[in-house]
Amino acid sequence: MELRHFRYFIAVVHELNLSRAAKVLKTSHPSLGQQIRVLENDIGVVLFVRDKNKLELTEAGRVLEEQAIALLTQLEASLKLVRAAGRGEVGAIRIGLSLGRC
Amino acid sequence: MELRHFRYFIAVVHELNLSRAAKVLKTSHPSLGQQIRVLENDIGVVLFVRDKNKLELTEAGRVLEEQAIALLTQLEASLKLVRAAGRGEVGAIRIGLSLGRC
DNA sequence: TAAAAATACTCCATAGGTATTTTAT
DNA sequence: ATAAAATACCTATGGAGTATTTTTA
Repeated sequence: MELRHFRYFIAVVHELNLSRAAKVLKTSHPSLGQQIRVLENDIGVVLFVRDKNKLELTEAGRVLEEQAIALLTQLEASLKLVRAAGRGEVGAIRIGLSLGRC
Repeated sequence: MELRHFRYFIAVVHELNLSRAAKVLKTSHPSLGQQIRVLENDIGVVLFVRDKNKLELTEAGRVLEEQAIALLTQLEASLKLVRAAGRGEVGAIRIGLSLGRC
């Protein structure tokens, strides 16, 4: 299970349409569909009901949606922190100084 | 950037030794070293000081360590939630009932 | 020397693409 | 007729392995 699967999953949830989501992600719909199935197998849960060329989120899918969004949001915040540390902005103390007279 | 990179990074931090970490992860040390560099490039930050065949965490590395652990911990919790939903344990309401008379 | 990282390749698993068919609107 | 997913098959990128060299304790 990789971040790619969550990114793909979120795009599919937003479009509820493999072809459109694939276009947004700049990939192909067969590849995207395969990765969604890989995700379902890895978690061991059905995320979409596939019926009449339509995708519908399952309850598990709805839970994953909010969790995946939270996870990727958390990731972005983490990267900001790490990059700030990389620039020498080490936590609250030095950030505090930079707002003051230093 | 994928979850693999964070899993690898944490193992390297714990061992501070590519060869041992590679053994723990059941991979090779050249592959592991390469993936750590990929991670550094993706984030745009130096995570380790490489000097005299020794690895030392940078400050950014220390921040990433705690963030990566938090992220993977959060991921595990998320998967539990999703799997519970997949089994029909839909949130607090039904869990509440299952503890009661239902 | 032993133990580690770096370097230089080679290999191959699988993510991703193309083409076509099937299904539903 | 259109639009979507499913299926089948192919391609190729990059993650991983092997072998060797370099470095350091």
